Order: sequence, then C-alpha cells, then structure tokens
Amino acid sequence: MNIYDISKQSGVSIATVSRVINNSGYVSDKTRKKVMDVIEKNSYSPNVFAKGMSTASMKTIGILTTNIRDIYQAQCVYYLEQDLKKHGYTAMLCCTGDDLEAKKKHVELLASRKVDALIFIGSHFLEKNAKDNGYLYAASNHVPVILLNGRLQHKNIISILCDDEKGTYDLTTLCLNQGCQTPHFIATRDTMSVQHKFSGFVKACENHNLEIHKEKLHVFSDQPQELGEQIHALLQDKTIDALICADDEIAALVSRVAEYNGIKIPEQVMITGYNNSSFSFLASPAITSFDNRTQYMCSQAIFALTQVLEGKEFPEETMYSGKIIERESTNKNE
Amino acid sequence: MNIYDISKQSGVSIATVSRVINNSGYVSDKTRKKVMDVIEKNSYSPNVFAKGMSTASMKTIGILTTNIRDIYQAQCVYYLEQDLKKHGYTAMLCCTGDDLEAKKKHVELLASRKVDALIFIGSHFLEKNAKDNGYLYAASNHVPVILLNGRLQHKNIISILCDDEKGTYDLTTLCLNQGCQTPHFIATRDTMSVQHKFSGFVKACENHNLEIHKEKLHVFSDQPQELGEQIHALLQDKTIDALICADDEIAALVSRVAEYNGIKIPEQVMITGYNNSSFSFLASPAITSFDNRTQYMCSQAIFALTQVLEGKEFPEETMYSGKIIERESTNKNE
DNA sequence: CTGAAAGCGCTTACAG
DNA sequence: CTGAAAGCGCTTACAG
Repeated sequence: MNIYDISKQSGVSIATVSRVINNSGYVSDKTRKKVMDVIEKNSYSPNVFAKGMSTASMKTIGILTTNIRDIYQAQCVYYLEQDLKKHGYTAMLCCTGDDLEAKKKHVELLASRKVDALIFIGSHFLEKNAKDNGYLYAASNHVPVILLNGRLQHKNIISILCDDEKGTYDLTTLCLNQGCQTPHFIATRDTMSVQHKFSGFVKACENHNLEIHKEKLHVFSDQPQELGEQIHALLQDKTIDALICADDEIAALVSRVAEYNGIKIPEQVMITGYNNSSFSFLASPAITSFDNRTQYMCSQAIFALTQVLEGKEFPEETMYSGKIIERESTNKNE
Repeated sequence: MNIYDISKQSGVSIATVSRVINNSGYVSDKTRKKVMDVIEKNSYSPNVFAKGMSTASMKTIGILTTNIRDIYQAQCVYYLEQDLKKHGYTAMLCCTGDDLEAKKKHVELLASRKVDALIFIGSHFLEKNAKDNGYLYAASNHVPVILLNGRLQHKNIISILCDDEKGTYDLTTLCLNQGCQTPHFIATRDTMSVQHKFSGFVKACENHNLEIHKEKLHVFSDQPQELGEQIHALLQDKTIDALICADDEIAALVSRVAEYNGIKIPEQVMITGYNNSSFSFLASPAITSFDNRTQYMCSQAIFALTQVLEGKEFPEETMYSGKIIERESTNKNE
C-alpha cells in the first residue's frame, strides 16, 4: 500500500494525498475527509525511506552514551527518549565506550545514518584535553549538537548542564562544617566534569583554610575489582575523614570497603556521592548525594532541539542549580 | 556528493559504482580501484534513505525495553548494541513502560520506521495473561522477533532465555539447606518470568516438604517508596527466615529495610537477589544472586538475528543454565 | 484548492 | 565485466 493506491482509491492526485498526510498546503475539508477515510480504512502509513529521501530527514536523533550500564547515563537516555517521542522523533542509540577513536567512529556512523541531530550524554565525551574535543566541533558542522552535562562554546552546539562545581562545593562544605579536616576526592575518569567537581572541592577547602594539593584528587580505575583495591589502599590513610566521590556508585563501593575495614561511617569517615541514584539510598548507611536535575536537563535538551530544528534561536547554554540530598553518610547525629 | 558524481569522476556508470560499493556482481579489479579511489578521495558515503528505499532495509533493529533505568535491562541493551554494530546494524531504542497499550503503540512506531527486526527485552513484555501477548504474534507477522528472557512459540519468533525456574529453585534450596523453614518470595510485577521463578521457589519448598501457599508470593509496588513500606510491613512477620527476591534491586531494598528494623542478615533472615548486578555486591551485606548469562543471551540473540535475516533457519528456543553467586546474605558461617 | 511532473539517490534485472 | 533504464514512494515548486 503506497501513496498511489491511496490516490486511486480516493480519486485525487498523489500530491493531494501527500498534502493531507502532512497537513501542508490547502486541502478542502471535503477532500481531506475523503482521503483520510481511505487512509484509515487501509491503516496506511507512509514509507519512511521515501519520505526521508525527499525531505532529507527521518525524524531520528542520535543519542551517544559512553556506557548505558551506568545508571546515570541510562537515566538520561530514559528521559531523553520519553521527550523525544512526544515530538515525533525516534532515538538511535550508540554506546561508544571511553576510547576517543571509537567515539569518533560512532559519530561518523550516526552521521551516515543521517540523523537530524546528536545528543551527547556529555560529561564523558568532554576530554580534559581541549584539542581532543575537535570531533564534537566537526560533528556540529553537519548537524545540531546537544551536550548534556557538558559545556563547549561553538556554533550549533547547545550545552545543558548543572552546576557541578557548586554541587561539589556544597557537598564538601557540608562535611567541613561538621568538623572534617582532611577530605579527599575520588573519581574514575579524568573528564572535564571531574575537573569542575574537583575545583568545587578545592574552593570549599580553601574557604575553610585547608591546604589542598593535587594529591587529594584520586583518579582510580573504573573496573569494580581494581577500584575496590585502590579504595582499600587509600583507606589505610587514617587521616582521611571525608571522601567526596564523583558519583554514587563509587561512593557505594567506598562504603562497602570502609565497612570491610571496620571504618565507621560517618563517625570516622564521611562519604558523599553524586547524581542521587538508587545506589545512594540503597547503600548502608544511605549516602548523601547531589540531585543534579537530570530530568530538567533532559527536557530542556529536547526542547532546545526542537527549537533549533525549527530554525529558531536558542541560548547557547542552560545551567541549572542542583540540590544536596542529605543522608546518614554525612550525619553524625543520627 | 552522490553516486552520479562518483560515476562521472571515475568514468564508469552508476551501476558499476553501486557494485563496487556493495561488493556485488562482477567488477574488474582495475575498475574497482578506480572507483574506490574517487570514493575515498571524496569520503563519500551512500545516502541511506535512497538505499533503504531500494532495498527496503536500513539495517536498523528496534530494541524495546520497558524501562532502561532498570540496571538489568540497561545491561541487555549494552550487550545487544555492542553485537549489533559488529554486524553493521544500528539500534533504535524504545522505552515503553509497563502499560500494554503503550507497548503496542511502540511496536507500531518501530514498524512504521521499517526496522529489520524487533528485540524485546523480554520478561517484562510477556504478560501472565496469554491473550495479552497477541501484539507480539502480530509483530512477528511483519518482521522477525527476538524475545530475550522470555518464551513464546510462534513462527518468526525466537526465544533466548535462561532457566529462571531452575535459578530460583537453586537459590531457594540454598537457603533451605541451611535450615530456613519459612521462605517468602517477593516480586514487583506479575510477569511470566516471575511466574517461572515462583514455580522454582515452590518446587524447592516441596522438595523440602514445606507447605507452600500462594500467600508466600508477594507482588509489591515498583515504586521504591511504596515498595519499602510493603517490605517493612512484611518484615513484621517474624516467622519469615528467607526472602527470595525477583531481582537484586528488590533484594537491596529488603536488606536496607531489614537493617532499619534491626533484623540481622543472614542470621535472622536470608536474602537472595537475581541478575548478579552491582546492587548485589554493593549491598551490605553483599547479596547472593544469580548470574543469568546476560551476555551469552545477548550475543546469541544477535547471532540468531543475523541468521534469520539471511533467511537461514534457527532453533526456536535457546535456553542457558545460569549459576548461583554466593555471598554473605545467605552464609551464616562467614 | 488541485494535479502533472520533476526530483531525491540508490539497486537490480536485463541486454550486451 | 559494464551500462542504460526502470523502479522504489515520497515531496514540492509550478501551473492552473
């Protein structure tokens, strides 16, 4: 069943059928009804390939995530997909991994699939080394790019993010205000986002007149096994009294290892996570975390997208403030 | 840049260019080289829409998940996507939610996108009520269907699964062998898969001459808050000495609530999870779980897909055996 | 408000 | 081994 069949059965030209389908141009109500009836009777739906060929769009958006198994990235994909379909778009998903070459390959792959835009679940795509982000600029020359949780200034790139520096500043301050003297910071990858978080960490310390060296930033392995061992080694340093973690999963593991070492939380060491995911409240003790407004960011991302795809202008950057969710891991009085 | 440009620049017809691109038909080495050079010089890649239009395929597979935020489903998507791209396919992702009507809508959506096949991250798509699965049969009339973690007998449907009945049987038996007398089973949705698990639970009990009533199967809310309260209420029943949970996340929450109630694990109540996800080993105490071979299932799913799409025959059903991962939550001697 | 016709960029029998 | 040509199913100026 194609547009010619509909045309024949309803006794109008294919041009008119097309107009009815797309609600474009003028069609008399009478003709419209006639055509609609035939379309519905046959439950006809237009061939997307042919449509794509004439309009050069298939209403498809590429979503890139480094690792969909990461509960936070999965959450982003969930919200993005939800809003995407409200606007008639479908999501094409790519899990790239952390390797830069692989990321480039995936961008090319999606480009060859002629997606209408690209959304990067961002913090993992922004390397610390600025020149490694060239492929993002390149991508934005062909198609609008949305950076979720990351920031890059360039034509055709829109950044939607939460103030991670402030977030970590607040989390660190929370610990310091309760008497912690030697906080350390743990991450598993040295991304831009981690840099921002670390910078918030440093500012909070400076604000409390604590000396801060780079040695208090630990970039550990992202393999659970190895990560566990590195945390174990770190915890031998009994001066540490707070561990600010770049995400909840790290924090949950820290909590486990601390328990294994007989270290009391929060009495001996305070722990904070990030993202306010299930890991934070399923851990024992529950972990203080930071709600970085995932859902808002995702909605905004899709809204930005629709605007840009309609040729409208949209602010280069949207930054949300997040909020601390206090739990047992930083509360000595509970 | 299109096939005509390449044709002109290399001095051959578009038919030949097409043959070179697709490695189809006969092309002399000399001609092939000439064409390839031009293609590479221009870094030309064929228009997927036009290709799709002539071949009626865009090498795209629809993956349906009820909830990508579920760590287990996310894991499946990860492995599926990984294998899919090895075979030149791209993944279109839909998160349907649990509502039956919404599921149907998403199947139609993907059908209208002309995906080459559908993969259902299964257990959540198979309703207990057989007649509610009609839409899956319907889908399989248009396009090959792969059911991951679920079983349905029908032409053009291939089921890949792990023996969940056996899995739950083993987990339950593990507890019973250590002296548990009153195990209960907790799930958050009454799917086919839950039915199988419950049936394994029942068999293990019968095998230990324990009476089993339907009242020992609890189908609770899937909202964490409410679920927590229901678990809390259940734990007031002090006769319960083992809780077999349908997945790790439930188990982790049970563990939290038990701790809150001063119930010792495993001494007073043993707990088992399912899927062997991060939740199981990040919980405290670590939770005994069941490795249901996600990665094997996913690889097999994609292998099956490629076979079927090449018109080859493939076994209707593949069933893997899983394995117990013992941890502290069922080990009184540690 | 409606239709005829060109165009989008491929693939693939068919003929040579 | 290669090319001319039909066909895939839409959209959209253009003319009326």
